[in-house]
Parts: sequence; C-alpha cells; structure tokens
Amino acid sequence: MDLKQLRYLLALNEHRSFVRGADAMNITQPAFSRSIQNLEQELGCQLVDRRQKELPPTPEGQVVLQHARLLVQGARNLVNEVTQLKRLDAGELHFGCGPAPLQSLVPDAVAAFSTAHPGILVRLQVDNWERLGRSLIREELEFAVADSRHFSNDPTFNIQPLKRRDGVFFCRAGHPLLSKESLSTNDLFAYPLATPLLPPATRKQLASLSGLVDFSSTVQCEDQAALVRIVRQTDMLGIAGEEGIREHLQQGLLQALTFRNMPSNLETRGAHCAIISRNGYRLAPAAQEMITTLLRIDQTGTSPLIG
DNA sequence: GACAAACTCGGACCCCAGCG
DNA sequence: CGCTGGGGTCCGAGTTTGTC
Repeated sequence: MDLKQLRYLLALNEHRSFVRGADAMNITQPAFSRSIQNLEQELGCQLVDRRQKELPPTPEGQVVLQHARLLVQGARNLVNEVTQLKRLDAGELHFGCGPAPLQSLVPDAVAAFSTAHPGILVRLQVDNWERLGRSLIREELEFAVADSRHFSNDPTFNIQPLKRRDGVFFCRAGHPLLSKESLSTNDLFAYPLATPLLPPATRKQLASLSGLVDFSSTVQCEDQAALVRIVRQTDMLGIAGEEGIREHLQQGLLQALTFRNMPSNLETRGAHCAIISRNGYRLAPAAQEMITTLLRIDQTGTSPLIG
C-alpha cells in the first residue's frame, strides 16, 4: 500500500467516477482502475460498490478513506514542516477564520505574512465555527481564528485569546434616530435589528432590556458586507465590529449609535476572537510565524504595511 | 426495442528503476 | 548488462444508461 493508491481512492470518492478520478490524478482510467484494484486486493476486500452508479464506498472503503485522509494530509504536513524548517520560503499554510476576524485582523496579517514570505502558499478557509472545528480535527487546517466561546469547553482545542473587540450599534446616514439628542435602549427596540448570529448570553441581555421573553434579530447574517448593505437601505439598526464598518463611518455613510443606559458588559459579536489550534499538536513553522504576525497586529491594532 | 454514449475492466505492450 | 516488477498507455470487449 502506498500514498499514491490512497490519493487515488480519495479522488475516486470525490469524483465518484473512474474516468473523472483518473483525470484529476492526471493518469489514464485503466491505470487508475488497476491501482484501486491492487489496493482492494492487498486489503482483501472491496472498497467501492461498483454495482451502484454513484460508486459509494463499502463499509471497509469508508474505514480506508478515513485513514487515507489522515495519512495523505499527514504526508503533506510532514513535507511542509521539513521544508519550512530549513527556511520559510516554500510550502503551504492552511488556516481558517470566522466572519468577524475577516474584517481586518486576518487580511492584514495575511498581507504582512505574504510580503515577508512570498514563497509560501497561503490557503484561507472562511467558514462557520462548526466547519472550522471539523477541519481542525481532520488536520486540514493548522489553526483557526474564530469566536472562542464555541471551543472553550472542548479539551481537543488550545485557545489563545486575542484582544477584545467590542461591537458597535450603527444605522444609515439620515436615520430618524440621529435627530434625537440622546438615545435610550427604548429607541433601540423601536427599530428592527440586523446582526450576526448573536450568542445566547447577548440575546438574554437584550431580552431583559426589551422586556421580552426571548430576543431575536429581524435579520441574521454572518456576512458583514451584506449586513452593511441591508442597514444602509433600511431603517434597521445593525451590530458589527467597529473595524468592519470604520470606512463607512469615516465616509459618513453609516453612523455609530450610543445608548445612554446600555449595559457596558453587553457582549457583541467579535468580542471573543481567539486563535484556536489542536491541543498536543506541534504547529508547522509557517503556522507559528503567521500566529506571531496575527498577535503582533492584534496588539498594535494596525497592519505593519499600513501603520 | 434499437442505438449511441459513457463507463469499467482486462490484455498486450512499453518504460524505468532496482538489483544481482 | 540483463532480469524483474511496478506502473504507465493503448485498445477493445462487455455493461449500463439515456434517448428516440
């Protein structure tokens, strides 16, 4: 058994066709087919159900696929790590981030990292926390920058907190609320809210402020750019990280809102960003360097390129 | 039902690295 | 240098599927 056979099996599983799998591996279909057969012969069992058009993996095939993913990824990591031990000028870095840190911290860090190490291919997976967690466990990502509250009770993960980033309430320019001299939380609840998915604790706080049993935003959207567009065209009030809407505030397209009786401990999205990695797993040199860059930018608040 | 297209598989053959 | 084995290509046969 060798890694090539396992790569072919993964390609077959992905493309569900011997022809397309062979194409993806840049070999002819008979060679591809024979390689799968050899693997089956070596393991003494069928790995693919050829009677079905979809070519699903057999139960044995599923087990082999599970190990194949880890072995192929492990081999890739090994090459990466050895290459990067010599010098940080080759190999790949795979990491992930949630929507909130994507607003400025992560792009700034990637820009600084890629300028310093142009030979390293950076692959960034932007996803929700569940999928990021799964990718971390499968060793597809070195680390992720995400909301730590989703990972804090899981011993699988190591959490390195980043600076607190409080969210702000905002509205469009010319919003009726802007004509008032002072705003209270009653004004906040007079308009629908557009927010990212709010943590239960925040919803609870908003519910108690509004006097409702449960609080739910009118629009929930993880894409901050979309959220801003929605707020700019309506009388809705939005919540977002200040960094993400800074340009709109500077251009006068959006206005930040302060409510005089708003509790100072209201937890808004983005406040608990952290670097999440696997416990007991040594990071590749490129990953360590990217984390150092992230922490540096997080502390100074500006990108070395810009600031 | 006939036909064409797509797919999988096996046989024949070639190339190349490793070994004695 | 010749043998051997692994992995590749080319070609054709058999099967399945979709279309008319």
